[in-house]
Amino acid sequence: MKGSPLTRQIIEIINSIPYGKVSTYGNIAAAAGNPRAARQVVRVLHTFSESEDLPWWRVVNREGRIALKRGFGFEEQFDLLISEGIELTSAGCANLDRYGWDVDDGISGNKE
DNA sequence: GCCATGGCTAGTA
DNA sequence: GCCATGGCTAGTA
Repeated sequence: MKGSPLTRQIIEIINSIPYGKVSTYGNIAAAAGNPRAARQVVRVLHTFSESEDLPWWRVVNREGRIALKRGFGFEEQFDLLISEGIELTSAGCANLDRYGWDVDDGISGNKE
């Protein structure tokens, strides 16, 4: 295990995204204590996805869309999300009102 | 120097 | 479509 406190915080949050849900770079960053650290989330995904067994595919951009490019992971992420029952548009966009998850949801029950 | 962002603008339809 | 942003890993010595 490696990384600064913020890095480990981000790892912990990503690991707590439930099956069948997605979270966004910005939300994870904010939950980790720095709303502007979205890019750190990107970095963590790059660096620790494998070693920390992160559910990297459950992280999407602010619009609920897969950020990866076609031919560079997009298809894999698409399939993984579909396999968890998440509906996606052909562009790889999920409805955040329905599938979005924030850390708070895990603490104080569900929204909706 | 890197990064899978996010937010805001210009410029077209 | 541009550019300001934030924090730091990987890999070598």
